[in-house]
This record gives sequence, structure tokens and C-alpha cells, in this order.
Amino acid sequence: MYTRAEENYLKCIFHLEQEHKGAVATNAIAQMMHTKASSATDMIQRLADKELVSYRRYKGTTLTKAGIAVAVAVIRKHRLWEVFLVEKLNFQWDEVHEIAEQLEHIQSEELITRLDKFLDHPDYDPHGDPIPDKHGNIKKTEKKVLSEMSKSQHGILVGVRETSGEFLQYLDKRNIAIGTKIKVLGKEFFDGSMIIQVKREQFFISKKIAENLYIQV
Amino acid sequence: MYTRAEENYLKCIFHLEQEHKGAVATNAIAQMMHTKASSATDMIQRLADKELVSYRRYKGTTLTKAGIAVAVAVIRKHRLWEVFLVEKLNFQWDEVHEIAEQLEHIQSEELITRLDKFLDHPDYDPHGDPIPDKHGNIKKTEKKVLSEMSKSQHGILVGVRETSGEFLQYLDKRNIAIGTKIKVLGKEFFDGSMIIQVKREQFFISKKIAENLYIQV
DNA sequence: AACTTATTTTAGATAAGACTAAAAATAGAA
DNA sequence: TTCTATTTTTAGTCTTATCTAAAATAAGTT
Repeated sequence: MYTRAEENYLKCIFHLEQEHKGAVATNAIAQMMHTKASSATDMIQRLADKELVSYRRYKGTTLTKAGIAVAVAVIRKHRLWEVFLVEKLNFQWDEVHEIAEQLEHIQSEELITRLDKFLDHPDYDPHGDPIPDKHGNIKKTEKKVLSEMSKSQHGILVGVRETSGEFLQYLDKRNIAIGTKIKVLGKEFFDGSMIIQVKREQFFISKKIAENLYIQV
Repeated sequence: MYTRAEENYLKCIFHLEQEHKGAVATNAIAQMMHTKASSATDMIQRLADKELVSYRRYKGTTLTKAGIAVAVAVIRKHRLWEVFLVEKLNFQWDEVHEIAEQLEHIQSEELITRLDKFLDHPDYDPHGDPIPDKHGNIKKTEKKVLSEMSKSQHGILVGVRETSGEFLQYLDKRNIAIGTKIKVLGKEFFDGSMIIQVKREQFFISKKIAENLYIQV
């Protein structure tokens, strides 16, 4: 099996590859892993030796089939544990990420099979992210970033990009949760800020917030 | 916090100290940790620097108050997770040890508090071992090793010493579980073997088996 | 094309945790 | 008490994952 660090790097590269499409820069990996570029290079080279990534010096990194399989398996575990923490142990959705970061590395096929069954085969985690099935297939939902929607469009919140406590608590304070209906009342082209309608209330939100909310139109 | 390795050594020293009372030999630790005496010495010295054990060269090791606290916290987590695996995920009692060995190192007070509540504050794990409370207090049960009982005495099985799959499956095959009533029908002084009554059936068991069953008379 | 700047890689160090081989201390036997 | 066997410790090496500082490469500008 793979070490904790290897799994974390693979997961990180997977997420970066999803966002930007194409090879991932060493600096981007280092930044997301809260480490130095030299450390990232080191690990990338070890992963390349194990054929989990393909890598050419100075040209960036992409996951191989094998690398994707490992990353997706870790993501599956992470999201299932998040469901467990929220549904069964009554954690808030902003409290679960750190704990799931640890639980995702527990090694046991059988455990995850049983956990999945215990949770009644959930499709999405508490942040709206799809849970890969045991073969590594991920349902892709056609969702839009709120910041790309235009005036008078509406939809429901199906996911968040950021999972930091601060951001999720910001949403809680405004009664915004997965499933909440959101309508764009106005959009400022200068700074990308918006006025949105949530239930009976209207909010001003910055571009940064809007970029972290996924809407199904 | 402490590393996985440190926690495992502390737990190991705790168990050895319980069994033999008094300072624990380096070799005993190495053997239980499936490592070499030199590695054990190394770790013991690091633990001593952190004042988790008291240690005098060639004289053996004992846990300090701080060391006991860490060990007991890990044991609490291990046993709670075992209950979860058996009660909620329907694992057999012989399948849970390995997984609990991993889960016991997850760092989160809140998680354990909530898990304990979710499981309805269990007092014993699936093998009959008491679960320490959050202050580290362990209920001590007055139990006897079956091999020390004499003819015609009886009692109920409240725990097992061994937790290996082979041993637990041996018991399963004979319908012996925690709570089962057992009576000593005969005892051979030459080799310590016994004839016991379990429900309607009678079994021959070796001394080795008898030494691993805890009975409440 | 040449120069500057930013990114990436290499080289060399460190710490944790393990190992082997050799030295030191203890315990048991004669 | 002295010798031998066993246990324990030390010394030196290895691997993983990290770091800093320096070198190499790529990219952008004039």
C-alpha cells in the first residue's frame, strides 16, 4: 500500500488536475500541500518511480491510471466518513473536514464497503460533492459557479468549493445550505459582487464568495 | 500530540506493566512490538526525554502519570471503535482488532465524545475488556482465568486474553462467546487440560485455551 | 537575441523510526 | 568469586519526508 503522504499528494494532484485541466505545476502542488517546492519535487519523483504520476522535469505532473485510482479511492473514503460524521454523529458540516482527512487513510476495503452500506449508499457528501462508487466512477453533476451566473437567473446550491470552517460558518450565519434556492438579483461588473435572494432575504456577496458556490440551474 | 509509534509503544508498555506488575524489560517491549531490542531502546529513550516513561539503563521501564494517560486514552479509543465495528457495521469480533489498531490513532476529542454517545456509552468492548471513561478510569472486574478454576466450579465468560482471529474463530466454532456459561467438569493435573460444559455440549480444551479465557465466578 | 525574473530542480542536512553488528552490563552457574 | 550466557545499549546505516541554499531551466521584456 501507499503511505499517508503519498496518498495526500495524489489526492492533491487529482484536485488540481480537475480544476485547471492539463499538467499540474510543482509550485501549485507545494502550495496546496503547505510545503516547499523542493519537497514537492522530491515526492513527485518518487511517485513517478512508482508510476503513479507521469512527470517530465520542468513540465509539470499528471496522474496515471493507477494514480487516479488511488486518489479516487481516498476521496471516496473521505466523503463517506464525512457523511458518517454529519449524519450519525451530528457534527456540523464545517467541523468534519479535518477529522475526515485522518479517517480517509484507514486501510480496509471491507470497512468502507460496510460503512457505505450503513450510510445507505449516499451519493453526495455534506458539502454536495459526489461520492465515487467502489469502481472509482464519479457522477459528474452539471453545476455552475454562482459568479458566472447572470442577473435574474436562479438555481439551487448543490456544492461548495471551499471547505474551511470560516467559509461554511459564513454560510450558516446566512442560512445558506446545500439545497437552498438562490436567485441573482443584481451583479456588479466592476468587482463581480452580487445581490442575491435567499428565501425571504437579500444579501450582498463578494466575488470571492460567489466563486465558491456551485449552483444547479 | 504524539506520533503513532509513540502511542503504540506506550500502549504496549501499559499492557505489559499490567500483566507482570513492575518495570518492563526492553526485550518484552521489542517482542510485543515485533521489532528489535535496539529499536525499542531507542524509542524508550525518546519517551523518557518526553517524561512519558521513567527508565534507568538496564533496569527496565515504567510509565509515568503522563504516559499512563496517553496509553489509556488510546485504549479507550481502540475499544470504542471495536464496539462501533461490531454493533453498527456488523463485523465479527475476530475481524475488528486490526482496523481498531488504525482507528485508535485518530486525533479528535470531540469525535470520541460523540462516538461514545452514539454507542450509548458502552462499558465493555466485544472481547469483554472494560472501556476506560474519559477521565481514564478503568472498571476492574474480578475475573478469573479459566485454567485456575477447579472441578465443578462454574461461571460466565467475561473476556478473552488473546484477540487473534484464529483463537476467536476457535471459540465461535464451539459457540463460546462473551456471556456464555461455562462449567469445569474435569481437570487433568498433568497437562492442565480440561473438560468443560458449554450449554448442552462438553468439550476437551487444552491448558493454552483455558489460560486465555476470563471467567466471572 | 540578450537579459531579467520566476519557477523548478539538485545538493546537502535533519528527524523519526527502523535495522545490523559490536560493546557493555547483568544474572546464573561453577 | 569468576566465567559464561543473556539482555541491553551503543554506534553506525537506511528510508521517508521534510527543510534551506544554490544551480538550472523556462518565460517574458526590451
